[in-house]
Amino acid sequence: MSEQAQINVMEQLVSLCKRRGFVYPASEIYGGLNGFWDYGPLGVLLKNNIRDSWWRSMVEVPPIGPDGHPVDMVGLDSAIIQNPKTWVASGHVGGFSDPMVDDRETKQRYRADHLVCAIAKVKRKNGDVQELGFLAVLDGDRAVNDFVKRADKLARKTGGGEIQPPERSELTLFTKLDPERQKQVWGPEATQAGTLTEPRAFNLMFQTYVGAIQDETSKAYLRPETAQGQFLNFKNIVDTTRVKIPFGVAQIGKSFRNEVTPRNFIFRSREFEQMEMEWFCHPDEARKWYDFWKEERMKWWKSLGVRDENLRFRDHDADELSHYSKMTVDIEYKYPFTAPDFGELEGIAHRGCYDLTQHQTHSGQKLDYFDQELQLKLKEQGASADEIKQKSRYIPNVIEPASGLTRAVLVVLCEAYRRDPNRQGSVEYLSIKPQFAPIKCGIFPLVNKEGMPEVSEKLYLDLRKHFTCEHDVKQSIGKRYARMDEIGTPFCVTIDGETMKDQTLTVRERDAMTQERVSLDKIKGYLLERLSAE
RNA sequence: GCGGGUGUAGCUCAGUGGUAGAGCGUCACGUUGCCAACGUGAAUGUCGAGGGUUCGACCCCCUUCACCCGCUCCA
Repeated sequence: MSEQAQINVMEQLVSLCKRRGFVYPASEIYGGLNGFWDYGPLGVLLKNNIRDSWWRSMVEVPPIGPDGHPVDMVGLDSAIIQNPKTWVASGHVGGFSDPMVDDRETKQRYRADHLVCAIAKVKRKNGDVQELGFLAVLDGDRAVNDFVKRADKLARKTGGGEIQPPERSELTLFTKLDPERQKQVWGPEATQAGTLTEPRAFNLMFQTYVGAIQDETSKAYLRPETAQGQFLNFKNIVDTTRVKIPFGVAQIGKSFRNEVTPRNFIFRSREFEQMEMEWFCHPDEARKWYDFWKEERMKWWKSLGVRDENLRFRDHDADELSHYSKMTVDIEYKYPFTAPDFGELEGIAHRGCYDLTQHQTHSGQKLDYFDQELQLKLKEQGASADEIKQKSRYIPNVIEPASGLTRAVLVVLCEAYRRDPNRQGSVEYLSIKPQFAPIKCGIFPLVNKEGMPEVSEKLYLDLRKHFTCEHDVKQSIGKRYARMDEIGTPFCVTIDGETMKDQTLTVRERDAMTQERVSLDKIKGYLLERLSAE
């Protein structure tokens, strides 16, 4: 498909989502709000179906581990607002709440308090000392060296000469300069002066205040990820449940990030829903479990009905790893807006012992784990008392598969969207896997008379107890089929003249539009079976 | 955050400095015999928002917001 056609797919999908009640712009009557979306009547059904599938595959029926037994997994629903120290320990505050400056020319972003400046002075060949301007370099041991190099480069362009190195103490923090001076500074890589913005607070966390008094001491944050909830409750879970290493804690919930540029429909929004699992294991086994979850997670995405060719793994390079991660792989999807490229879908990170260690340090609470099984094993192996004591108590490593529920909704919609101008009835339809379809079955009388609506309503009253159904007696049968196709309803059953004679009805399948006669007393079982098909 | 584009009915989109339009969709009634059938009728818009110019602005100007595209960002 051409790039243009790909873009159109997104436009058509967004339009369908609005028209049929999947996704609306949030607070639309007030002009909307950048980065926020509401899930409509069908959207919330779809989202819940995907959410339930994840929860079931993680918590209720977790996968079989390498030892042939189901892995140990528990669920959690932690608070969105936690003690703000949480985010200091996690590394989300600190580096990211400091003022930043952008270089408009080079597009580089610097921490304002990491830039040091001084006036570059050059002694020309004729002995004159000239000022070249305020130069900024990154602070550090090499700051003076860097400054001289930078000044020298500049001096050459303007006739050369000998740079007069500044004293270390002459280097002034960018943040200490008055705003007028800041405007005259040359950025570390800029080819002209005055391309740096004024320092701006740059923190992707939403802030709020707990309690009625709004001051520094009451400041709190909306969580930028659910994962910290698992770490905060690690001790609670170990103490109050019977889980043993290795085990996982799974959580689904909203997270908030004040993204610089929300973009691409619900792909990057400021309020979103995450599905994260923290797998706690012995450091020696972390790599094994990393590989295990990598495969398991890919299987789950495929179970949503996503085609193989639209999914792939991508290992992170060392230089793009997060501050906490030793190893990360992304599961990527070929979105219509990234195609032919792929875009991020889920990250599986080897976080080492970073998080628990951080929280242990900041909270002063012990967050290590006493491994009784390992202790016994070491004893059997004849290890020394010291070795046993030292080895059987450790801070677990963590493998984290983290995915976006709202992103999963987008993927299922992209994957299901079909447009076929030659199709009879609905040109557009959603080929959603039955398990995830918002409405499972449409129930219609062929015509709204001769006892048919009475029979269809009776059937509806029975079937709706088992799965989501819609009963519709109005308008032509073709129109009712088309409407169901457009929202991805996999089956429609129709009561016709024959039903009145022989108690059979037709079942119409969405994708192939084929029809089959099934007897009225078998229809429930028939549908339940086809709806649960893998 | 920077640059470009768009904004008119639920959706897709025409339109003119002088009282707002189409197709589709929605609803009602009639009709109906398996794929958006047909007939009749109906509802719906502060023309994204705010300000300005003008006798008069959906149209021209300014500001702002939202969406799309390209950079940037995405711990």
